[in-house]
Amino acid sequence: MELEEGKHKFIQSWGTLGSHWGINRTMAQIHALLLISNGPLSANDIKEGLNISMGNTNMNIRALIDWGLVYKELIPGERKDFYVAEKDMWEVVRRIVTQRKKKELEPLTRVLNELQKVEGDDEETQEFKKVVKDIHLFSGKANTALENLVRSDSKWFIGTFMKMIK
Amino acid sequence: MELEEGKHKFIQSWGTLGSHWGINRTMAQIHALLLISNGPLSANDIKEGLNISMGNTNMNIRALIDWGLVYKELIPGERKDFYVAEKDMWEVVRRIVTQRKKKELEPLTRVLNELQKVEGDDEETQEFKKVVKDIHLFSGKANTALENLVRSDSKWFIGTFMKMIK
DNA sequence: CTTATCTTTCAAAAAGTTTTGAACTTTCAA
DNA sequence: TTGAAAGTTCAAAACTTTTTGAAAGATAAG
Repeated sequence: MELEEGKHKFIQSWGTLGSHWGINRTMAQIHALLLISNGPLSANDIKEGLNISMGNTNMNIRALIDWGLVYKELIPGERKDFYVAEKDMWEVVRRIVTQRKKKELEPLTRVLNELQKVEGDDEETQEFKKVVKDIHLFSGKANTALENLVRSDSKWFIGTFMKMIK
Repeated sequence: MELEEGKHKFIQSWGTLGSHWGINRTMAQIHALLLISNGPLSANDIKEGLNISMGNTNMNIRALIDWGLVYKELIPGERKDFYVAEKDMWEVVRRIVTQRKKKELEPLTRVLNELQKVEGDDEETQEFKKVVKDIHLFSGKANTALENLVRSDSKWFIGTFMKMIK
């Protein structure tokens, strides 16, 4: 396999994976391109590298910076902005978990909380509250677990995790 | 808050959450409806409960069964099929992890494997291979971790996990 | 200043995904 | 058997998300 073909395949695969992880395809492809480029790329390099419009490039770079998956790097003497990818996969996972926790788990928790307030002491209401409470409890646990995961150090975590579970 | 309003909110929230987890909105709403219904529902009950078409109902019930999130239950003397939700959240998470591992992580691993075959011993190629190898290694670990997670028992896991991490 | 280069914005178009509904198939009680 | 009820399929329509491109906004060198 040629290097160029390999790079292309990598970008495609990373894009596909990303699109299942709340990162849209282009966003993930930009990240992939930066991962395998040697050195920082400008918005224009990215636009040309992926054959996408400038608007699209700009939007998605900003989203990536927002997620903490890409950093802006200023090169002395250069007019343009340059960008580099976060290359530590553990950090990438942490950033994604952090974002998604905030955007998904927290809103759910808020709703479940509210739902405890439904009125009525008939059996149907009690049953409903029970289901909601169960889920609420579970998502509380999930939230704590993920918070710890995000806080923990990668080597330690993976090491311990792997041994413990088994 | 009224019970009906509460149920409605729950279904909406579960639908939103699901759509970020590879389960489409309707699929997740069906699961939610079943979670809070007392007793099994027929396809028609679900259709009416959520105001969706029969086709849509059918497609999504089958997908849910496929994922292992809903079971078919035959009621003696009844012509129709009835359905119940998997209510154990831990099991729900396991099913989802299993599916997504199969559909996302495994294909990625296959590609990364192939990518080790790119030819060339120039620096650029070596650099590329290094990045790919890193990611390959990481996804191998993720895969094992998730596999263990899926295999482990819920109470034990959550208990230990929570104590260990921290 | 002025101008050329780079970045941002956003409405409209394209692409992708989900839903519908009508036709078709299966099932089972009579 | 037969036919009414239940379940399935799939192309087209509705809806959602992403992408484009053109215009406007910044910025820095001359």
